[in-house]
Amino acid sequence: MDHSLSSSAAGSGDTRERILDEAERLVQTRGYNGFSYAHIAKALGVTKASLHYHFSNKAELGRYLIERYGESFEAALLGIDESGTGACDRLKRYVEIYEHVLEDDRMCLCGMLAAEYVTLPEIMQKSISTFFDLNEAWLTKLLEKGRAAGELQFANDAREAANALIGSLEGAMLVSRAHGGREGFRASARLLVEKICRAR
Amino acid sequence: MDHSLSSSAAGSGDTRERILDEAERLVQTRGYNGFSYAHIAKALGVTKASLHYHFSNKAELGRYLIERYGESFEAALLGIDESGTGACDRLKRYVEIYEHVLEDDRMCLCGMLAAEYVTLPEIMQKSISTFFDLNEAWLTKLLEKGRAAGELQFANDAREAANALIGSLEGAMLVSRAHGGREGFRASARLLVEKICRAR
DNA sequence: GTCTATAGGTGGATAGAC
DNA sequence: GTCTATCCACCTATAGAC
Repeated sequence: MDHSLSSSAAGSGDTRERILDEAERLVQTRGYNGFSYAHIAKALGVTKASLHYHFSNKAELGRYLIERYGESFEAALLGIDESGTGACDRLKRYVEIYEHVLEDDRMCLCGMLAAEYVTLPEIMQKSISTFFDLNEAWLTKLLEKGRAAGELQFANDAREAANALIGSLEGAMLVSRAHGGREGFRASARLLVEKICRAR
Repeated sequence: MDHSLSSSAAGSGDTRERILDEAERLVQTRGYNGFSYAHIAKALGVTKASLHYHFSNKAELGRYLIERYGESFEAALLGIDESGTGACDRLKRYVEIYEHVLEDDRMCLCGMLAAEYVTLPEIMQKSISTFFDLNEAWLTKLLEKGRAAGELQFANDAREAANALIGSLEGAMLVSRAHGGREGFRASARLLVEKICRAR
């Protein structure tokens, strides 16, 4: 099963999207410094030179990757917003986004890139920051509304709680790669949600 | 100020240790796939060939790096054990280990390597797992004793709580590189500790 | 132990034919 | 759009002089 957030060309003919799909998978599993045009070319059955027609250099490819990932993530958040359920259920759905990424044996794209941050082109660094800004804003709002409704509980500042949760989820994904696996992630995620959700 | 866990050759003449110190710094900031023998050679004012006399290949260097880091981490944990303070204070000291690493603009060595895990030589992968095993065991014991003494509180299984905390700290470090900085880490760390420590 | 020199491979990127 | 052919920089690693 495909758990990627943004793959959109499962078998379709759009080469550009197929490149993005494969590059995304490679970055999420191996990191930006751990993949090359040769990896993509081999997987797609084309030459390296062809890739440069679609993305003239690696930094540009990287930037599109982050933007597409961010847009898909944002779409998933809007989907939660429109679901009309309670704050606790929405929080669980937020955590499930991360869980689905991990089930595909992938790290969060921007979590992976955060590790490599200082080695990345400036243009990519800015896009990564934007991704975390988006998550922080959405989650802060959810936490505030949830607390006002008496459904969620957490200490003081909602923005700080949001950032702590984002970091905790990213870290649970990160560590699970080397220790604990998917089940380790799920156990950590469950504990994190339980602390915030009052409903039992 | 030097906040590294294991640097031991500040100005001393031991080339082997100087190589390890610089390689450690490079991996913690740039990742294993983001540094080369050339980086180390330039920083130390020697040639790449000289490095191969001390570490015949990069994987071997990587393995020693992890083992040395693990030993230093273990020493820091033993230092906490011998301090004779309460469980809550010990937990805060554990968190401070991470904080000191970050103050040197570094990511946890093994957190960084966890991101690159699938690209690493087998011999390094095993050593990374051992590092997390060590942390899990130490922290689990602390949590169990702390709860028995009425100082700490957390849900159910101490081992799961330990792993969730390790992941949360690693993730807070990770995300802080791209979003929030050191202050972001400190805020998250404070929230994590407050949830577990009953003492106020 | 450290050096010079170099091998053999892979990295990202380009020119120009089709 | 995709190809072949090629460039040059950088990579890990080795041989052998000093």
